[in-house]
Amino acid sequence: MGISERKVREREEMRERILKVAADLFIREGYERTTIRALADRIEYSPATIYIYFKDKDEIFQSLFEEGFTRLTEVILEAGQIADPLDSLKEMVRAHVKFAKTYPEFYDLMFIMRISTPIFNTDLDPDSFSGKCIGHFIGKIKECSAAGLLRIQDPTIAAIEIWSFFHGLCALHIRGRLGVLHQSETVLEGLMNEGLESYLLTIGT
Amino acid sequence: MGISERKVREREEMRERILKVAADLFIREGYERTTIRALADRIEYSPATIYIYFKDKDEIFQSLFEEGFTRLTEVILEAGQIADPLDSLKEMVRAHVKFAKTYPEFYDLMFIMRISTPIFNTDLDPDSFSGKCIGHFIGKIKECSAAGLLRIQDPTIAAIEIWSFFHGLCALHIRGRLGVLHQSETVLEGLMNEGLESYLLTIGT
DNA sequence: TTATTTTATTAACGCTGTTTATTTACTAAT
DNA sequence: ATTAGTAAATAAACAGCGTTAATAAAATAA
Repeated sequence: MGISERKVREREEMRERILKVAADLFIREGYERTTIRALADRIEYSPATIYIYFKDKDEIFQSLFEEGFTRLTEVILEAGQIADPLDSLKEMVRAHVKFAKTYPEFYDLMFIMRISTPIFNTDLDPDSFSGKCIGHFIGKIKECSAAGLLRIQDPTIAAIEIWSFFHGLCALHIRGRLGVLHQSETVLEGLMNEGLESYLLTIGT
Repeated sequence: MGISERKVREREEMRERILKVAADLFIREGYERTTIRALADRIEYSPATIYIYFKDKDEIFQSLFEEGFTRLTEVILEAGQIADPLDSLKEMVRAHVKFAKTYPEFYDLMFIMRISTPIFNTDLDPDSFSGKCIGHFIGKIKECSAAGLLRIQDPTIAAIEIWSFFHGLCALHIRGRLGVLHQSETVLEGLMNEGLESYLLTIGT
């Protein structure tokens, strides 16, 4: 009897339909401005139906949070395949910044918005979506560190510092605190490359 | 006839009474969780009274935004009095990070929350609260640059990069994305000093 | 065909920021 | 001193929000 299988499938399809519209709304309008009523309107169901598939608005957010890290992990992994560790690390950073520029609202909910659980946790759960993603980054740092390419001893410290620098760039950009950038499209890339050379490289021996 | 003077004074006092409570609520509860009704309760007036003194919730936010920059400007100016340009610049950064740690919600609304007008604008209004503050910072960068202490030619680029790095650190910290930091109180300072030496110093020739 | 479970909806609750109409308190002029 | 005019404070409401309880409809199982 494949009925229950179909039911599970249908339920999953509904969840994904909600998530797809939610992603569109969150990314276009932001978290606060996205309303359950508008979301329900778009999938042509009543607002209450949403709550059959998701506990609350936050659970939808959480799912998108995970999807964001799944996407970021893809490009990070791709960058991780480059043989030279330092080149690979640089490409990871480029992928990170590009991701922030391409999906600013995803980046927002992944790194800027208020949430409960910290990402750079001491016991980073390697199975969580964020944990996996950051794990690859820290792994590459360790690789560079082991190869004697970094000056800072502790790879975690190095990871935080590098991440901080590029997150700062992305965050200020996304929040419009870098008005100068909005003139030219390529300035962010320029700053990034400048940063990669002047910061990352000078860490190297 | 000092009546109209008293009226103006009373109006200003009321505004400040509202702002004082608003600051306390915003800083303790955050922007979204702070309600006009709670604010009105605390000053023992009705919610509608708030709207006699402020156009809307956003205008209260704006006022606090300015107050935050007034406070930050104070400590930045103090750091600016140090004779040696590089030491002075370092102290400015320390003051900035310390400010973020001491008044996380002020820092939040100054640098993280969504607002309309960008800070690092091309035509930075030198009379605005944020403009003055950042002006001092960029001024010091220019001083360092003129003294040949910085490698990056464009002082604005240098300012953005340095600001990005330390903002990234502060922002990740405030948003709880640096779980590892919450163990020890001094780790943020450690990372900051590490950053000052490994980043700021390596920019110098 | 009947009983049971799942799904969707309607209507409401308690909350939000904000506005309108009204009352209260104060100042100015007769 | 009384009246007219102005500013300040309020109660009540509006439209919106996330969320939930009760109810109706549909699909499945017996």
